[in-house]
Amino acid sequence: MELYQEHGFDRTTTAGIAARAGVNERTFFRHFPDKREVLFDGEADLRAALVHAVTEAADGLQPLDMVLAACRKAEPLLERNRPFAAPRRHVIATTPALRERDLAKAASLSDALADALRQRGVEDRLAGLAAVTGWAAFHQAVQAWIDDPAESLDAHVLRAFDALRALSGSAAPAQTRPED
Amino acid sequence: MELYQEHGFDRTTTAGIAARAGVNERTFFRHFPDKREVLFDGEADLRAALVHAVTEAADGLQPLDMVLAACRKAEPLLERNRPFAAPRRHVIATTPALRERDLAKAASLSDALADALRQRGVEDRLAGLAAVTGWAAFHQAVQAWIDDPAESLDAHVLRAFDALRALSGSAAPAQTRPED
DNA sequence: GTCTATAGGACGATAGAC
DNA sequence: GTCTATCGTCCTATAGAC
Repeated sequence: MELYQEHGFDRTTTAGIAARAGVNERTFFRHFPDKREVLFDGEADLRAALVHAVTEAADGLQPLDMVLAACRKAEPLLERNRPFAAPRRHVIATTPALRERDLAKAASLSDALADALRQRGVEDRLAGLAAVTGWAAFHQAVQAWIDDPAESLDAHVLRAFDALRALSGSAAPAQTRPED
Repeated sequence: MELYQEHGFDRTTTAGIAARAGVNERTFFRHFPDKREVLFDGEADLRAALVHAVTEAADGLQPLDMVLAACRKAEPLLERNRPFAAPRRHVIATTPALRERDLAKAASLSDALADALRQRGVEDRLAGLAAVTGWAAFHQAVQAWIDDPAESLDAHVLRAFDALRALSGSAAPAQTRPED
């Protein structure tokens, strides 16, 4: 993170990282499959937590509410890494290669959520949409929470999911859709 | 595409592509910024078409319906590249590096959609959610259309957006949300 | 003896500088 | 179109832990 912030990601070499860490350049690649992965270490934990929460969600919940319930349990996990969240976000946002990796992580997490929903009996394609939209809302909430730490993550999450509901709630139902 | 299908993306070298095309290796990089970009040429056209369609969408439509209206106009564009769609999808799906690029393109397209919605007066965060969820539905529809060409893309699109509505339609409203 | 970690040489491929 | 920095893989060698 120090080097990425000092020179930017692209101008930081793996040799430089290894030197700063006092190890051989190839040792770096033993710990991380590539130069980007360094910034995505906690992702597996978050995924596991969310998937587990969906698995354990109360019976009878609608798909989106299962995702919501899972998201509401993520706060402690994110709280731990909070000091690094803002600079990390900044490097990712300003580096296309990192943005790509970030999106890939998001997609794989959302796929995992969808699978968890299917396990709970949610219909195939509905599960995919619920996972993607729920994740989008959660992501927006986390972003807002990083920018505005005054409010709890939970409050941000609830607001984002409300916006999600408003989105289709206000949309015209299928029978009266325009241009049909 | 020939080389990517024969040997897979990773085992295809830029030197090999250039040789097959009968040009110098550096010439390849004059036409494409990198090895992956070859497969994402049409993306700019699709983005322009969707953004334009949102800009021209009828007044008074809800955000998601603006996106829906835009998606319904994309069929001719996709029809042109249809012969390559299935093999292209296959290479992308089986190559992590290409999957990352694909997701990046999707994200940038969805960002463009969100901006277009904001131009039409949709509130900031609502625009972001509408774009992401609408795009997810469209993407699912295109996928289904590639796999099952019997039906029109339009039919697939309408079905996917209906699923989207069902998603939040069936979800418990905020006031009665469980665990509050 | 096996497991795990570091070191480091050699090298093919991508992509930037010029 | 030449030259080359850098990434990332393959390989073998060394050493501590259990």
